[in-house]
Amino acid sequence: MTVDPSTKRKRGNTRRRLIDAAFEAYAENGFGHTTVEKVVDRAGFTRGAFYSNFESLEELFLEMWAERSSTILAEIRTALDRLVADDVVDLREVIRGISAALPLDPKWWGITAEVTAHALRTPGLREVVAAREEHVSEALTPLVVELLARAGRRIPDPESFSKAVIAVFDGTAPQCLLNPDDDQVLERRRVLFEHIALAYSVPDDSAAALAVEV
Amino acid sequence: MTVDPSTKRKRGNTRRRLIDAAFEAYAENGFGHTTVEKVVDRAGFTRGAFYSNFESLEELFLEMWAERSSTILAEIRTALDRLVADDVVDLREVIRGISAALPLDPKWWGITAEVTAHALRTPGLREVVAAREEHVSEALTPLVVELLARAGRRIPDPESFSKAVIAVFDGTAPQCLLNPDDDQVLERRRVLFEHIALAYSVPDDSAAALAVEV
DNA sequence: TGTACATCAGTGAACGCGCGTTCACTGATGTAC
DNA sequence: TGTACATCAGTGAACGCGCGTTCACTGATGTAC
Repeated sequence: MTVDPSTKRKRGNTRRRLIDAAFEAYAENGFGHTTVEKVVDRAGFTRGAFYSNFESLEELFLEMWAERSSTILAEIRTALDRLVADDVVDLREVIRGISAALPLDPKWWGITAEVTAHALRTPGLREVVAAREEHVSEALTPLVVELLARAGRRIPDPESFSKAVIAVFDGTAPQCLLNPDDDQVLERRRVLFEHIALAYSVPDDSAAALAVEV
Repeated sequence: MTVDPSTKRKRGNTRRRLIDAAFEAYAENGFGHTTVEKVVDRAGFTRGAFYSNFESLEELFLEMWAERSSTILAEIRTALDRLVADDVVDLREVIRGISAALPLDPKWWGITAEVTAHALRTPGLREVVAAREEHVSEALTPLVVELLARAGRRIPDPESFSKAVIAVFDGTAPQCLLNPDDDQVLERRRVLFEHIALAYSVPDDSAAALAVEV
């Protein structure tokens, strides 16, 4: 009878390769200068392969963006979970750990900046990107709350704190990436994270004990 | 003899109109989807007019970007100068004033984000954009120091504070712009500015008196 | 002031490349018996 | 297990539009006398 649509040829998962190639192509050429040919060349296909897998470059781009976004969020969660598992309780260490867990990747930053800029002039996309940002914030909130609790700090308004962390992350990223050899910029970023961690939290001696039993 | 090169036709300053049209065209179409035709159409010229004034779209873009950057910096300075002139001394009012002076314009934010992303993959441009960021930071530093001094706060490390303000500004901008109808986001931005103003400054009773005599 | 001439910003047609998109095909994979 | 057939992912050639770029021109502005 008919082939099960979920069956994939052994030759390779073409969508997979196209999505990976799209990430590299978009990182290298930017949102507007990425062409179908640049993507398929990189993936080792001809143009037709693209059209039998995607409707348009926009569709491929959005799929790539959504997937990478999930991957990166998962990596951050893993890094933060490790901090929890390692039972880090020193506040400075916790902040350093959170700061280190947030990736400073110029490729991804560029793609995010461009999709956001694009979303601001594309009504349907704006909500999608805003929802994604919200999702990231919600996913990270309990983890940073937990980490700071272990360092003896209680956060009265976790959502505001989470959004502040993301804002500082987003805002310091271009500073760090534009000055890749400047250690002072990285140091300032760490200090800024420390300041907001203190500003958005209050001492709570019971928090550490509470965190352990959770 | 020859015409003075600085003499401009009365018909209109074509460069001026092209630069203004470029701003709108880039804001509307994005970095990669802006074409010569879209720019000249908007300015009311034909393609040839563009080529007798610019070498390439890149040149026009960079000129527009540099000019707008200067204009916006001048506007921020004017707004902050007004705060100084109005002799605002309440800390919350000062922060509110600084926050309000930093423009939340989706058009300009998009252009800035895209030029930064482009700069990260274009070595020669990266230094230019980094230098521009540095220039903005240096220009704003004395003003925010002065404003906070009048509110009775001394800033031990003005450069770090200035960069933190810019980071918070850059990082909260997408949050605000992606959620244009959400007042809470704006409120959180203001609170974040307050927190870092406090975190980067110390009380200094002599500062107010000092500021008055300056 | 008027006339003849020079300049050159901007015009608009033309050229051609790059790229998006289509589609008849092919050959590898999978199914039927 | 082997053979004949069906499917369809990916090929690669072809088409044509959009756009970058060029350039001979024109007519408005400015200069000389």
